[in-house]
Amino acid sequence: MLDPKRLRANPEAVAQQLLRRGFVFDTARFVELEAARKQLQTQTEQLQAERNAGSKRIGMAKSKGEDVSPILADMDRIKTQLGANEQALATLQADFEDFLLRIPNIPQDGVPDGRDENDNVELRRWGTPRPAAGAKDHADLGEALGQMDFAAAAKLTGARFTVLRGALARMHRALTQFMLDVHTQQHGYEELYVPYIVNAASLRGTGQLPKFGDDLFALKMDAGSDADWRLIPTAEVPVTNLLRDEILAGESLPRKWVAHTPCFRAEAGAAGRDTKGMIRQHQFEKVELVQAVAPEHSAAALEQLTGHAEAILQKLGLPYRVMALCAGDMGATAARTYDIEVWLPSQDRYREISSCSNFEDFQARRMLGRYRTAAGKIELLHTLNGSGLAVGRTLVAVLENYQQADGSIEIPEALRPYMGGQTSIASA
RNA sequence: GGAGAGAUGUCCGAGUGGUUUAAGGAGCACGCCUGGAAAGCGUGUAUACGGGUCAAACCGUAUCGCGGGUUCGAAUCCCGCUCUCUCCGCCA
Repeated sequence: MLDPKRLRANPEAVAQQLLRRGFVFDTARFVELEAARKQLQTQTEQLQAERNAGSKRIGMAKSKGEDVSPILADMDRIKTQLGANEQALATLQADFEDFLLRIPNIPQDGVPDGRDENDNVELRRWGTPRPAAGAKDHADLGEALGQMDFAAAAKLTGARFTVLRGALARMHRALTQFMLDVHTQQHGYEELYVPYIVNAASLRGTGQLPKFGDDLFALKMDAGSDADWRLIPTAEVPVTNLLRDEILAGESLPRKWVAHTPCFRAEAGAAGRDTKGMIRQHQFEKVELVQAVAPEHSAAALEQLTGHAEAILQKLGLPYRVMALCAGDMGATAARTYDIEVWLPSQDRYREISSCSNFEDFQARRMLGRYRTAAGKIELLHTLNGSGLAVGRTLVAVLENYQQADGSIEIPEALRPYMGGQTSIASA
C-alpha cells in the first residue's frame, strides 16, 4: 500500500510514477473519495465527541439526583445522526481501502523504463554457457533415466505435476539441504519452518489479495466455517507476515530468515507456456530468503540478498545472468526487482530461477510491520525477499548443464556431500 | 470431535452499566538524593486513524481476543466467532 499522505499531497505525481509500470491511477476518483472521507470522518468524530460529552453529563447529573430529560432529548438527535454517519463512513472506508490496496508500488528511480520482459536490462553474467548443440532437455534426460515421471503424476493428480524417483528425488532433496546450509551457515539467515496454509489477512499483507486471488489454491472449508484459507504460493507469505502487527526493536535489525516450503500456484498452467517438463508446475519447492531492514538499508540489502542467491548458482557451477526488471515487468508489490536467470542449453537461453525484490514499506504498511528507532520513534520496516533458489528449476538446470553424452548426469561437486559422495547419476 | 475454564496495557493483575481519564504492583526511562551505588522519593511510560505544525507541542476519535447487538452511556449485559489452557476421544 502506498502512503496515503503522499497520495493526498501530490496525486498527480504519484499517477505519473505509476504510469511507468502501465498502471492508470484514477486521480479523479481518489480526490473524490478522499474529499468525501475527510468530510464524513471529521463530522462523525465530532458527533462521537458530542455523544461522549453528553453521556458523561448524564452520569454526573444522575449522581447529583438532577433531572436528565433535557439532555436525553438532545442525545436522541445526536444518536440518530451518528448512526447514519457511522454506517456511511464504514462503507466509504471499506471502499477506499479496497481502492488503495489495489494500487501497485511505485518503481524506484533507477528502475529501467519499459513495458515487458523485452525491456529488462542485463546487469552481469557469470560462467560460460554450454552450447545448445546436442543438448537434451531435462524432461527427456529424466525420463530416459527412469527417474522423472510426468505420466505417473498426471494419473495421481493431473497436468503440471511431477514424480521423481531414486537418485533424482535424492538430488532434489540434496539441493534443498545444500541451499539451506549455505544461507544459514555462510549468509547469516535464521532457518524457519512455517505453515503452508495461510489466512486471508496474511495474503493481504504481502499483496496477493485482494487483486491476485486467482493465482491461489483455496481450501474448501466445512459448511458454517468462515475461515478463508489458501495454500501458499511462496514462503514469502508466511515468513513476511511474521512482522504483521509487530514492533521490532531497532537493535534486532536486520532480520534475515530462510525457509524451505512447497509453493502452490493455480494459474501456473493457464498461460500455455512451458507445457513440457517441470519448469512450470502447480507445486514446486523453493528456498526463500526474506529480510526486514531499516529503510535506509534496504537498497544495499537487495544487492546483498541477490548476491546470496547468486552464490548458490556459483557453488553449483551453473552459468547465469542478472536482469534488472523494467517498470512494466515488475510484480505489483515491488519497488525494484532483479531476476536471476540460469542457462538452459536445451532452450539455448537463460530462464528465471530467482526473483529478488525490495518492497520498501509497501508490504510493511499493509501489515503494520514496524520497528522502534534508537530515538524511540516507530517507523515502518522495509521488506525484501528472493528465491535462493527455486529448487525444481535448479534441478532442471543441473540436469541440463551437467548432462553427459551417454545420458548420465554428473553431480556438481558441492552437492556430492549431500548425496553420500555419489558423483554421477546413470540409469539403473 | 465432546465437556469445562479463560483472553484486560511491556508483564502480573483489579474491575458485574456512569467521577475508569482502565485501580494496584512489577519492569523500563528520566530526575532528586549519594563520593558512587542500592534503597527511598518524584515524574513519565500503548497503538491506529484524523485534525494541527516546517517539525513538535497539542486536540479529537477508535481500540480491554474478533465481529455484531442492547443502552443516552459497555472492559462490564446479550448473540456469534477465533484462539489458549485442562480433561476425554482420535491421531503422526
